[in-house]
Amino acid sequence: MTLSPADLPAVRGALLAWFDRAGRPLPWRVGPEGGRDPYRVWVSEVLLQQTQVARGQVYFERFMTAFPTVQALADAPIEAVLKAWEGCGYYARARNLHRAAGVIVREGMPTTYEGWRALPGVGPYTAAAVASLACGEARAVNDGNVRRVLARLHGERQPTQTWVQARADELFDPARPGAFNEAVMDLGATTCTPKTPKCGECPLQAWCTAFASGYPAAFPAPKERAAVREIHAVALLLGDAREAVLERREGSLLGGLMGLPNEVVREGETPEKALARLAERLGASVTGELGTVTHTMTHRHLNLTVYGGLGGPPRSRVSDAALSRLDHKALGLWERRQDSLFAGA
DNA sequence: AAGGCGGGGAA
DNA sequence: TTCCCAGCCTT
Repeated sequence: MTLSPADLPAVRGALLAWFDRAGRPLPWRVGPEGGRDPYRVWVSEVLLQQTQVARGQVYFERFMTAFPTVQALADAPIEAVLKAWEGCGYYARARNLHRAAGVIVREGMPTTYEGWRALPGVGPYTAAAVASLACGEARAVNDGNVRRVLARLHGERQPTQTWVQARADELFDPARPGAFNEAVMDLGATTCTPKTPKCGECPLQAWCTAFASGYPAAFPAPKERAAVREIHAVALLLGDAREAVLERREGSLLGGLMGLPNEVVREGETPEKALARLAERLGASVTGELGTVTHTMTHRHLNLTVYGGLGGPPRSRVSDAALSRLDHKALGLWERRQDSLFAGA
């Protein structure tokens, strides 16, 4: 039983009626439908890239308090932007947001899909979302929610991006671009959930091929995922949990954040060798091992052994720096060291 | 087209 | 544990 083109108007109507009744009141949904505040919508969409709404909401409030306007964001130092983003992950988003704010201040707020798409950190999804929600442009978004809702509705186990976009476009309501996009995403996030969809509450149940199959959660099929690589590294804590030597991380991995000086233990190398290299680079001496912390980051599993030491470059205040969770764990070893000394006394 | 890029929630 | 999250950028 496949969905007929003749059913599309009824499905569209049921979806929008459900949204008008059960849509979520989110903090960036302010202003008229199709005419929302572009700055708030843009920030929220970037924040929500690969980040669940409940989590994104916390960072949204924090971010808007720190940078209430695009001018404030453009004027802020990148360190302050990363500090507001601390712990949220995918830090290139914060760096791009800051860069794009500079462009907007110089050239004005974009008013079209193409205009948004030209900004750093704004891809097809985000451009379509902001253009529809804030500019009223007729663009159907294509994200993880849309993919899952449409795969189930049509009973497609292996939906390609092209296929999803075509299905979204044909179901789209050009009369209510923003509402339609929010409706599909709300349905995917609250009802048509990945593991245990609440089909009993779904306004599209009557047309849903996956529901009819009896196994809605089997659509779409799980994606193949890359293996997690194991990485060993050593770090030096020169100072204490409050003030320590910190280095700015370069490159794509946690780029822009501060962290304890560290060296990766290379293939066929002993940790001692890597530690010696690290100490020499810093002009520091090692006093002892504080412990090991582990950190998993989707694609790699990091084992970081932390040592205490003396000397090295000037220390800086930890609370002023933007650190990854990994470095917060490493600094936590200092407190545990104090505890064990106290317990043994 | 494929792989890198954080961190956490849900089941 | 496994899978996924209002994806984007680089190769």
